[in-house]
Amino acid sequence: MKVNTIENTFLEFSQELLKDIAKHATLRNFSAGEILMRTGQNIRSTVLLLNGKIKVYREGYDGGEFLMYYLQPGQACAISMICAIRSESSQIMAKVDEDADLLMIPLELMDKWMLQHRSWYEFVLGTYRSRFDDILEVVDNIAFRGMDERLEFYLKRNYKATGSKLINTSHQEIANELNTSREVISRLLKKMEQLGKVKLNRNQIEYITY
Amino acid sequence: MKVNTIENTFLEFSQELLKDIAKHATLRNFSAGEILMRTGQNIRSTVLLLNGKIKVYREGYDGGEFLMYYLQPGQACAISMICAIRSESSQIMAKVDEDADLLMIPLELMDKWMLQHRSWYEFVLGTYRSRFDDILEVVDNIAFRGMDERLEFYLKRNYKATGSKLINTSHQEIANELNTSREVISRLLKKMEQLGKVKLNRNQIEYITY
DNA sequence: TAACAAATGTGACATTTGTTACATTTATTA
DNA sequence: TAATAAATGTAACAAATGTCACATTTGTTA
Repeated sequence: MKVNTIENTFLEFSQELLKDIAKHATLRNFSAGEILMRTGQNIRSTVLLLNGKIKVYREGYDGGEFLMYYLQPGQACAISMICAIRSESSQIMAKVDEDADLLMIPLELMDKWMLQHRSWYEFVLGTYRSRFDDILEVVDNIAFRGMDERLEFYLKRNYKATGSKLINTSHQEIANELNTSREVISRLLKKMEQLGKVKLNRNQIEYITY
Repeated sequence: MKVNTIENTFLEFSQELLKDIAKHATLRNFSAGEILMRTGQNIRSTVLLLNGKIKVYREGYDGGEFLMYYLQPGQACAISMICAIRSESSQIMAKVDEDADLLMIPLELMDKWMLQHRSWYEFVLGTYRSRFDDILEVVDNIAFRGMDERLEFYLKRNYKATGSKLINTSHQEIANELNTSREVISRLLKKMEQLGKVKLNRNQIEYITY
């Protein structure tokens, strides 16, 4: 399995910034399922993702996990940045979806680097922007679309993110992330299959595009 | 009617920053109904709100105006900031809800001031944080709650924002902002009235709290 | 005031989504 | 391989929301 380094993952970082990161950041490894951030928890460091996948979601009062977005290598958690700077608590949850290597950056540096490193400044603002867009898209989906379209969007997004048309999850898991029930997802997937939009197998959905 | 000044509205700004604003920003007046920002439009300046109220919303493909949040005096549009810095296009709409005085700040300064003025830097990050929270709350509402709860939240939010328990809007307008139909809102309001949660008059809803 | 427009009330019904209850299929493990 | 667990299929029904049609009320203006 490919393992990323800071250099080949955060291409936009300047040499000086990379040195600073090497000097001050801590590299930590987390296993799938571990929770990195919990609603209401105070945040003490910013997180850069080198390897693996992080799921960022909002927890409903019934324990539902409403998916906001996934973080991929080369990305950072915008919330952790904002919260870090102001040392406030998060309003979201972040869970390791695939074993992950994280660079943990103490919050004091986060703030300092904004002034010192142009490329860090750009990166932070770019991150805000991207996550903001992600969430706006989520709002769009749940505000304006029915479950059928949201499901299609979910599959499409997964395809874009992973590059693979095969999605290995159960209907139950998709239902959790869209905050609906398993039966609804099964029902809609069946319809999509009849329309030739997907092929269904146990724990696997093949998304079909032309 | 009270008219705000920069000094008494943006209390956290330093003297130097206030001077810089006075020197470089343009004060412009907009009338209710004018559209400040359009989906896809490029943004050339950051906007600080002195007086009035700005409605920030997402436009659905059917022309629906899904309310994200309102901007009040002393606030700024986070999107315009992020977009300004990177000179990108917005994904949202902003419309003047009540006649507004706006300070327009050219995007070059926006960026420059981040390094020069600590209070500007804090303000910008604080703005990101607040808007992010606003949107997260919106997601919560539409992801986890039914229309009845969302309506109550809408009324409560309005109460908090304006300080008045009287809301002067038609059912139709509320329906637009929650992306549903007028009948649904009328129906739910009627139920709330029977439960003693509101009093209904033409173009006016009195929100009752204890 | 009469006429009109805007806002609200309301019943009937369609559609979507959620729920319940099982049956069936597929993988895993004893 | 038999037993078990996990995943999926599906029907029937409940509940929420959306839609249509039209009546009624309230405010505005000729």
